[in-house]
Amino acid sequence: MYYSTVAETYSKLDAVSGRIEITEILAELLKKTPRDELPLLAYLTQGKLRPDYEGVELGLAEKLALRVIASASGLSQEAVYKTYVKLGDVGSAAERLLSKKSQGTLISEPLTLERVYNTLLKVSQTVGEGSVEAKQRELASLLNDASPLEAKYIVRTVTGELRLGVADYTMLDACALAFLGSKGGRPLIERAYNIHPDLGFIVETLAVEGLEGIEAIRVEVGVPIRPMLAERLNSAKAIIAKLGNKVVAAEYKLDGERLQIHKRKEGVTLFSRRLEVITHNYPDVLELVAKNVASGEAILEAEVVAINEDTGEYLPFQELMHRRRKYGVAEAMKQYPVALNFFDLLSADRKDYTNFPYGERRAKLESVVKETERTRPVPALRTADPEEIEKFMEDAIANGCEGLVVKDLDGVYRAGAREFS
DNA sequence: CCTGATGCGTC
DNA sequence: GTCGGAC
DNA sequence: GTCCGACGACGCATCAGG
Repeated sequence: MYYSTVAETYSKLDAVSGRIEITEILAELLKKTPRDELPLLAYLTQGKLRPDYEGVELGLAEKLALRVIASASGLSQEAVYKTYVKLGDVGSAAERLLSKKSQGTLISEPLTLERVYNTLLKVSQTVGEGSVEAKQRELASLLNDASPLEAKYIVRTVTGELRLGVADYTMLDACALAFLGSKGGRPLIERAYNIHPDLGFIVETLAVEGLEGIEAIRVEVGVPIRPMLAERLNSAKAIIAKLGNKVVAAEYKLDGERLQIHKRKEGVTLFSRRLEVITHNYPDVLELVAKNVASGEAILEAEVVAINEDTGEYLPFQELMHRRRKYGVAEAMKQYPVALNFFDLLSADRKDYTNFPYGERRAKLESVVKETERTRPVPALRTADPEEIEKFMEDAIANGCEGLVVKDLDGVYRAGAREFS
């Protein structure tokens, strides 16, 4: 497919703001896209090249894009920068400044979606000495063969400012509309995406195998699940009221990093909140999980917190961040010891727990996680009394926590959604 | 070697 | 993480 | 209520250039 088709659709999307209209326009594009190119389109429209958990990065963003525009247009960097400031985004600057040049390059091969994607993939894979220069050359070659409109959206893709009002769920809606004829299948598709968050894979599966293929997607240890998020509320009363004036579970909210822990025979994998693989950062966590999680295969969630080794006190988030390094991991491990507070269980012994009510997940969690100096199920209180929650909150703060997370005991794990508070 | 610029992740 | 806007 | 985008503080990695 020609990239011009994509760019023209983006341009249409830019002009509208209603969600329904956006979805319809996007669906039209999806229908026109050859099946093997659907993943490419899905990723690029999200400003990505691969799902988050594969960690593919361009290493080229706003500043370098400005330099590329300068070299491609033959203008000075100052001139480009001025246009950028005037128009407000780098993509529009590219569109404006490369338009004069486009006359001469109309004879070149029209850009295809594949070429744009493959070039950006190449940019992402370029490393080492001279790589910054090489990345810029790749992008420049693309812009040289692009129409002004194409240049605009290529640059926006690169700088992560596509801003079409299209994020994951809109794409899923558009897919449902394009391949099923209505948004009716959306809940199933959403569920599939949340337990296998690779948008390209979901879009292609839907197009090729239909809803059947989507329904066959299962929770798999080793494939990250989109995390359920919390919502901020200020009073215990408001929380209780929101959850329906019944018994809820209140848990410590610690000032650390959220880990999704996948334990298998082959070993343990750690995913960050954005589903990046961060296994290598926490060798000590791997050991703690191997020793203290009494299940051969499991997906658990825990907050990892830096601690004072002598007192066991929790340390602020910044201290933990020293652990997020590529080199000197062993030293950092000694210098910044951590503890694990487990707060959810999504799978154990090949059984998917995501559709179980929270109370049952917690019970299983408690049966699986051994309480040690460094590991425990996060402290939790069950009550329907706002005053008790307030008191528990004070305990939490006194124990170095940021506050509480309150959960509906009957709530299932709604991956990717804001649910409890 | 060191420093600054840039990019990108966590919260 | 927070915030506000749009639907 | 949900989704989306814009924003900030902080720490680390990478590379360019002296």
